[in-house]
This record gives sequence, structure tokens and C-alpha cells, in this order.
Amino acid sequence: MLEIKFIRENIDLVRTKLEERGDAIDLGRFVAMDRKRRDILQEVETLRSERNSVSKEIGARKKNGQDASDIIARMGTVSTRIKELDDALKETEAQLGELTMTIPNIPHESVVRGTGDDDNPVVREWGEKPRFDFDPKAHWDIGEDLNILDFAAGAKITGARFTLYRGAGALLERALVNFMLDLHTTRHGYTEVFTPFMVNSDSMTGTGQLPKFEEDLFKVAGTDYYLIPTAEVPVTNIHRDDILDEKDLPLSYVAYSACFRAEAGSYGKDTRGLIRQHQFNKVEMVKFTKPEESYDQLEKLTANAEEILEKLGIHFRTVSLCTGDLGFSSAKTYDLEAWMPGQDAYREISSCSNFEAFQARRAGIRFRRGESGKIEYVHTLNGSGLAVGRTVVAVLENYQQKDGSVLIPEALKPYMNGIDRIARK
RNA sequence: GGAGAGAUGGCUGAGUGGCCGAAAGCGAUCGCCUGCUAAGCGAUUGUACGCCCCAAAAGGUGUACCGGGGGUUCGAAUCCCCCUCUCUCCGCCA
Repeated sequence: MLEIKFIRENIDLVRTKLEERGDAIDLGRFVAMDRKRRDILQEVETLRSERNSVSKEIGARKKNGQDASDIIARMGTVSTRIKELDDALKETEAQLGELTMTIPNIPHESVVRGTGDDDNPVVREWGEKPRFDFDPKAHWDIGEDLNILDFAAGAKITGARFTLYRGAGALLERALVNFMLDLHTTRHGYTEVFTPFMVNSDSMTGTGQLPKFEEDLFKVAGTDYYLIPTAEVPVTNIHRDDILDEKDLPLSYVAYSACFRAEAGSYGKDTRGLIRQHQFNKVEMVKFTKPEESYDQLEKLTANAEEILEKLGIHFRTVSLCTGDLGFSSAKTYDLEAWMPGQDAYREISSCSNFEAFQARRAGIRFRRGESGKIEYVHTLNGSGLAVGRTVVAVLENYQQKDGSVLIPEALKPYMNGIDRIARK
């Protein structure tokens, strides 16, 4: 959410920036609603002020045994009018709020203009594509041949886009989770948290999933609860409506969670394999920072995610999303794309974003400056560190051998109970 | 699932219709005092929104907020209704 005052005072800038994102928002309607709200507010507050002072006089008169019936009658009509205006105000504020909630964030000045992922500049590459003296297989074939991924069982138990991991496959998933968490907590200074996997609608609104993206979520029938699409939601909402101490910033959290996404609108896309699942595991990093240091922290957070891939020895590139490819809440995003030989493609494995104060405003997350005592919104950031299922894909496809087995990356061996190669039994 | 108790400012805790944005204490900040520390004295100590002023900040002013929502009343922290959460006991349960 952008600050209403900011939109009001920078209407042309906002319009231009939203056009760069490819978003058509009716800012004329915003201006009209905002004007209407303030007009009503002024009138109702004037009446309330009158009522307050007259009510005091009524009290004073009654105390002295004087008659007050004349002004009581007059205030009766004033109160009726206040009630009418209150209703109108509530209606207007609800509409204005709804409109404001659907306006996306403004891209940072360093974000290049573009319309889609073809325009995303590559800012870094690490490693190189592995060479195979055979035709590398896709992970779904590797996984099924090794009997560690069972897509049919997942489909039977639940449905499409659910997968059963078995034996060394299940262990690999768990090993990656622990490897990532350990690196971020012991080397990168993150505090591990473990959160609920369902959250209420206030939390979803705070991070921007609601009200605009409800169709992407799974809702628990008969409740106000939703399955989280990412740990970003519960972790960011840890501090909803908090006023933090400046000396505690930046706060850095890391959380493992299962993630649930409805994937509405992606029918027919990535239907095979682990790439696009309704349920997947992710290790997520979240930071709360002072405004002036959030972009430094974005670089650090991105580097923290990159280090996982480096330690695993997986070739990747880092792209900076252009204005047209940026997510709703984000001011700037780096995507890490891991090389997947079985698919002959780079695939997104992490997304690291600075939301600036966009989420903090929605969620009421602020901090007090030590010097001035002033209260300001924090900046929130998050990034996958990493998407675990896709990391399994990357390991299987990059470390596959001619005989169909898969070597375990050196960094992962301490987590694999002595297994250094997954082979067909 | 059943029965009961509770939710007030950074914290503790008073407050059953007007004098309450809210006593008192604690904490915090600033100042004074004191060889240092401790103690003591004084002042300050919420947030949001609107309007005025303004380049901006500061300032002035109004309104709202005592878990959330609705109602009664000229007037609600206080009375009534609904909801949420917390705690205690019983039942059930991984």
C-alpha cells in the first residue's frame, strides 16, 4: 500500500510509474474518493466538536438543576446527522481503502523498464553449465527411475501437482532444508522461526496477498484461515502492528515452511515434475530494516541465497526483474535462476525482494528513531533461500551420472547419513 | 464440546454515564542537586487522521481510539447485544 498522502501529492509520478509496470489503475477515481472522504470528514468532525461542547454544557446545567431540554432537542438532530455522515464516511473509506489496496508498489529507480521476463537484465552469473557425455535426463525421469519420486502416488493420494518422495528422495529434501537453515543461522546471522502454516485474512492482507490475489490461495472451508503460499506471510506478520526499537534493526529471520499455491491460471504449465506443485517446501529469509539501509540489505539477502547454490555447486544466473515483471508488492526484485540441464533451461529457484514500506504500511510495522523519537515505517524484505523442491530438481539434473545414479554435492554429504550417491537398488 | 473469569497507555493497575486521553506506581527522556554511584527534586512522556500555517520541519487546532463490531443516550472506558483472544476447571485428543 502506498501512502494516501503521497499519492495525492504525487499523482503524476504515481501514474507514470504504474504505467511502467503495465498496470492500469484509475487514479481519477482515487482523487475523487479521496476528496469526498476529506469533505465528509471535515463536516462530521465539525458537528462532533459542537456536540462535545454542548454536551458539556448539558452536564453543567443539569448539575445546577437548570433546564436543558432545548439544547438536548437540538443535539438530537445533530446526532442524527452525524450518524448519517458516519455511514457515508465508512462507505467512502471502504471504497477508498479497497482501491488503495489494489495499487501496486512503485518500482525503485534502479529497476529497468520493460514489459516481460525477456527484458530482465542478467546482473551476475556463477559457475558454468555442466557437460555430459550422454543425454541428460529430466528430473522426473531420474526420480522415477531411482524410485525416489512417485508422481502417480501423489496424484492418487491427493491430485495433480502433488508428489510423494520416497527413501533417499525424502532424505534429500530434508537434507536440503537442514543445510539451508544451518547456513543462514550459523553463518548469515538469521534467527530461525517456525510458524503456523495457516494464517488469518489480516495477515494475508498485511503482506499483500489479499484482497487482490485470493484466487491463488487455498482457503480452509468454514474459517477465516488460508494456507500460506510462502513463509513470508507468517514471518512478516510476526511484527504486525508493532513499533520496533531502532537498535534491534535490522531483524533477520529464516523459516522453513511448506507452501501451498492454487496455481490458478497456470493450467498446462510445467505439468510434469516438481517445478510447479500445489505444495512445496521452502526456506525463506525475511528482514525488517531502516529505510536507508534496505537496499544494502537486499544485496546481502540476495548474496545469502546465492551462497546456497554456490556451495551446492550449481550454475546459476541472477536477474533483476524489469518494471513489467515485478511482483505486486515489490519495489525491486532479484531472481536467481538455476541451470537445469534436463530441461535445457534456467529456472527460477529464488526471488529476493525489497518491498520498502509497502507491506509495513499495510501491516503497521514501524520503528522509533533513537535520536528524535520519531516513528517511521520499516522496510521489509524477503527472499527464498531456497525453494527446496526446485533445488532437488537442480541437484538431480546437475549431478546425474551416465549410469542413472546421482552424486550428492559435497556440502550436502554431512546431511545425507553417509550416502554419497543415490543409485538404483 | 461444557462451565467460569478476564482484555484499559511501554509495563503494573484504578476507574459502573458528563469534571476521563484516562488516577497512582513503575519504566523512559530532559533538567537540577550531589566528589562518583545510589538516593532526591522538577518537567516531559501515546497513535492515527483532517484542517490552518509552511519550501520543509517545527507549531497551532479539531476529531477518533480503553480487545473488535453494533446498539441505547444530548453525552459511553463505564449500560445492552454479537464476535475474537487469553486464563482456570471438566470432557475429548496427536
